[in-house]
Amino acid sequence: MDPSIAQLSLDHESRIEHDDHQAIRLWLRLLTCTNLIERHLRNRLRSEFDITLPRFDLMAQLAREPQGLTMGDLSQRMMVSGGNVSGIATQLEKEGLISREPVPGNRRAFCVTLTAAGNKRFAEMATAHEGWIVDCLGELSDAEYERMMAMLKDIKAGVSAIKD
Amino acid sequence: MDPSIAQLSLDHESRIEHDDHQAIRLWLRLLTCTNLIERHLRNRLRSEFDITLPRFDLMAQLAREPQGLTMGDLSQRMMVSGGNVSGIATQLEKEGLISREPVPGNRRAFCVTLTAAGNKRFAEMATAHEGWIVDCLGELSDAEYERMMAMLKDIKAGVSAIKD
DNA sequence: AAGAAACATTTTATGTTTAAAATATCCAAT
DNA sequence: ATTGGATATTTTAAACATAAAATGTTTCTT
Repeated sequence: MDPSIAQLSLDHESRIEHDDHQAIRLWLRLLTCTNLIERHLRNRLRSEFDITLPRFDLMAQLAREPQGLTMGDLSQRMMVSGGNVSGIATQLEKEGLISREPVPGNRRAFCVTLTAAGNKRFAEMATAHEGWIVDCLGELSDAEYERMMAMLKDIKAGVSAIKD
Repeated sequence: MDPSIAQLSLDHESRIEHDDHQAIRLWLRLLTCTNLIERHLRNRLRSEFDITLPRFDLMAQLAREPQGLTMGDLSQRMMVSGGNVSGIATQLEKEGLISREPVPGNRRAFCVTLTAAGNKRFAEMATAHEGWIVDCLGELSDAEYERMMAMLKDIKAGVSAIKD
């Protein structure tokens, strides 16, 4: 067998053909990078704090809205379905990290907030989390950072404009 | 309520605080872009071809290896667990899009290939798929494309070097 | 040849995600 | 007041994902 084969990185990008469109190559590399980082963060959260990424994400949303959010707010901001938020919130509530209080004047909605324990716990996690991301992305220069942010902003705007 | 609130984009980036580290902002924007594109592709595959993204990914790996791949190869290239590949392959086999043949001389392994129907089906999907990605990312100039690829290459190398 | 170790896959148990159906509430117009 | 439509949430069912255990096969070592 050709020994150079063993050198190939085997991931999403292994799907690339020589004559593929630029856009495909960029997409697959983007996907690979995001997956690698996300997997790393997921593993760290699991091993160091025994929490999943979705639960961490939900707490992160609440951490910056001390007055609380409804389930619908959380669904929108986390970009996941309502049913999903419902399940994640049930778990966090069971662990005592969040609370769901009825909203006075709107008996349909719940106001979800971090408990005192949740706040404390999240503060610890957020510090570690930020460090992990800097480990992953911190090598970029300021100029690279700016260029990357600008390009991603354009991409985000473009994709958002596409109608399903 | 402050009407300017309604202007905010509500997604992963809504988690950003003013004083967050550059790397965090970049990570959240990266995540948002990837999620938006992935969701778009998923919806299109579902609505136009009635197939899921994981099944499409498996077929894409096979499409560029006409001689076939083992389950372990697929697991590595798709970056998912073996058990997962097993489930997806079972479904695709049931739909007649792939076949699993024993490997002569290695009774442990199966050689997975696209069937004739699978090849035909995949060719149709791949054309559409490429178009969707160009719709999402095609606006970038050649220079932007090159810069982005280079930066992502660095990021990929850096993250891969981190030990769990 | 026998046993141990490595390998390839499947099975099992658990958990995440989505879309869609079900439940309950709110509001506006009769 | 009552009906009808919109809104908020939960429940359900199906697909997907992982880790770990189980099964069977191959290879290595002695």
